[in-house]
Amino acid sequence: MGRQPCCDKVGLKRGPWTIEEDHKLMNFILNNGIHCWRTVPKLAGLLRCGKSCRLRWINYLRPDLKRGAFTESEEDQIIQLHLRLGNRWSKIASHFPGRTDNEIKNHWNTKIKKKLKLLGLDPVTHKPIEKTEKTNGNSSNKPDNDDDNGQGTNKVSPRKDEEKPEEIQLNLEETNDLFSNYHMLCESFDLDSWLNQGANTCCSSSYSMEESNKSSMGETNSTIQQDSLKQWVDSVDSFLSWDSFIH
DNA sequence: AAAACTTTCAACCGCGTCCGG
DNA sequence: TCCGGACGCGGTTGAAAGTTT
Repeated sequence: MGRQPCCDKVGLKRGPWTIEEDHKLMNFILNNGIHCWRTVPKLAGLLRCGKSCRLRWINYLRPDLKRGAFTESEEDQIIQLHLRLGNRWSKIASHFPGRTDNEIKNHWNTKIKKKLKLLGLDPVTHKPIEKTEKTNGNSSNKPDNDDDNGQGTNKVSPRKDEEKPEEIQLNLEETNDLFSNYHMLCESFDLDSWLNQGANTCCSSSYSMEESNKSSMGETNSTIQQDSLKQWVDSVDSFLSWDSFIH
């Protein structure tokens, strides 16, 4: 009774993309645009499902992607947006030009969550974590009962803190500072105006086909746009090569 | 030097939503 | 109004890279 799978998986390739596949997909999209993801792999000569192609394009091949680490201010903005929007990563990503929802989600799960916990804040509610350690006398002030730590790795994470109580002291002092800084930031940050500003200037990770076609494909067929696309294709080769090297 | 462990992030999966017939 | 196909989103996984012991 369940849904049909998005595609017939028999004979379809999975896993990391190769440089040839990237080139095929990129060339196809640049030449034809995207009208239906389901047909893209067939027409592009790829043994992938449409979903996989879409994901690869959005998260890796899109021309407007910004690469590199998140800045402090980006992190702060993510925290603010998460406070308002929750785990709506695509909404959050729409305020960061060139960032994908997947990227932001990953960054949240691997870095920001920990940061907030260090600040004594619940990453879900952004409120101070109940100081149960005071009341329940469960002396081990394990900062993170690391419920999650993603892959349920709470098995070993507290090891260092437990072994080095003097470091806990330092961390707690730092945490207090960070905590007050965080609240100052929250109070001073004008999210609404920032959101409005962002909404005008940013593009979302859910890069729409029309947008894609207009901006990347040059709906006007202007030669200028074609040239800049060529330049982009050339420039993107460098990281594709690098990518294949990694793979 | 090597094994054990942790972190990162690309990719997958399944569900919800949208939209056309 | 209902149904089915396609897209988009968020959660999760797992391999590779990095770090510690």
